[in-house]
Amino acid sequence: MIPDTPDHSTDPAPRRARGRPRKTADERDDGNRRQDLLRAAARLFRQQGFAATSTRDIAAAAGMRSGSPFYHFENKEALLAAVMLEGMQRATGRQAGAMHAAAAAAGQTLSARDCLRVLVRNHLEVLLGAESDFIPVMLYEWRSLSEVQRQAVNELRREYEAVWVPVLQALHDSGELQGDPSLARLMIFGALNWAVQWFEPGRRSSLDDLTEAALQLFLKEAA
Amino acid sequence: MIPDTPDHSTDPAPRRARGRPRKTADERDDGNRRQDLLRAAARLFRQQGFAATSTRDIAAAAGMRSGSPFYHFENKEALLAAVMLEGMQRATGRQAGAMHAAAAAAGQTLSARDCLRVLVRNHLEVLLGAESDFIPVMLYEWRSLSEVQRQAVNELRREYEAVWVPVLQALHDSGELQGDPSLARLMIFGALNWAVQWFEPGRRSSLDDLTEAALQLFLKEAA
DNA sequence: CCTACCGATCGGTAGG
DNA sequence: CCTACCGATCGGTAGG
Repeated sequence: MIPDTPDHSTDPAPRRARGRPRKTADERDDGNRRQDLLRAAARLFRQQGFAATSTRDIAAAAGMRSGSPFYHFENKEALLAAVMLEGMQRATGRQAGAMHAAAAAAGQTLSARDCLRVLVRNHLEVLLGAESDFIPVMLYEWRSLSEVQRQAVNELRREYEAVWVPVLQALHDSGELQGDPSLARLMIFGALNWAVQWFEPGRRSSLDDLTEAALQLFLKEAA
Repeated sequence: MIPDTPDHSTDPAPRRARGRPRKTADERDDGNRRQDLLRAAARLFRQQGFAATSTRDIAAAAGMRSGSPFYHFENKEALLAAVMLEGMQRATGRQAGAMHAAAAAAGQTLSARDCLRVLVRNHLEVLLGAESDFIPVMLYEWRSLSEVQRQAVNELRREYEAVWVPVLQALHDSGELQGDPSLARLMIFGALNWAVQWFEPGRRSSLDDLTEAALQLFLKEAA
């Protein structure tokens, strides 16, 4: 209602110590506050879109006043870029972890088909799992970024997608994937990324169901 | 610069007849102006997003003053809904036309595979062809709509997608499409709709290329 | 459909 | 990180 003015109606003793705890140099909760902002921004940007979300909304969701986000981020756009970069770093880390874990759990070398299964399953988790606002924001708020920031995000994105390339190539070589692998990759990402628009957690299909459906849809029998 | 104030600097004789031609009752160019607004809105909503586009931008793009869009539409949201409804009506009409034309051109009955080819090709045309801002706006500005308007758009969308259902079912029955046809439909639409994000007209792949790549990716050999 | 305008909100900042 | 604030812009309207 009165965004810029603190509401003291429930606070009859305005002068008592409240809110902000004193920070000791050791605590360095700066990182925490920044993370709080990032999380709040990711959630709101996803729900309402970048342009429809005010920096005041974000500040409030992180328990701050309207001017405070600009202590952590130069401007609103930098906040968006940080959300995207954070999301891509997490996704790339998760992806590498999932591939290593699967290879360790199996004998040693995974079939290309099993590799794709791991990649698809991880991608769906990143898109649709809990704590999953960052990547959808990156996917659907692309145009709100400046050219420079777009390039930075794009770099991480290429890194993420590069893992898929040899897997799809191997599947193409074995005849399990038909057609240009590069176009196939774009269409597979489309099929998965689109789930952001319709997937409802805990309703009918699980992420495992989606993974199997995707493999069935995209892959042929090995020749 | 001074959005609300007309710039008369290039207009030394303010009183002469200019701009708006007298409309006779027969001309009824109301429809034209409304269409101009819809076209301008579709283009801007697609390029910048709904929230980032001002009604002033749209008015200017249609050659009007800032208040005039509200003569044709109750508010900004109604303009968005109109763009989406117009887009869905065109798409459904095109789709029906394409199916009939293909059936007439062939002997009489199309194979399920050929049906899918026609549907995919038409969908890509609607998404990526010339004059193709309306459907991308519908796909990517979903959340900016109120619940009531969302339902109206959804109705037309179900109608459009209903044509695909028996085709995919037939392909599933023949073994050419593996897995739950309902999940397959969602993923196929995702794969195609995602092309809005990366397709560049006249660069490398044509819409025909994409159509064939899609069929190769999704379909198996007939059993 | 234009003119002239209003109230609300927004991104961002200076100073502490 | 808060307070207090500014200039700009925005959706929308009355009256013609």
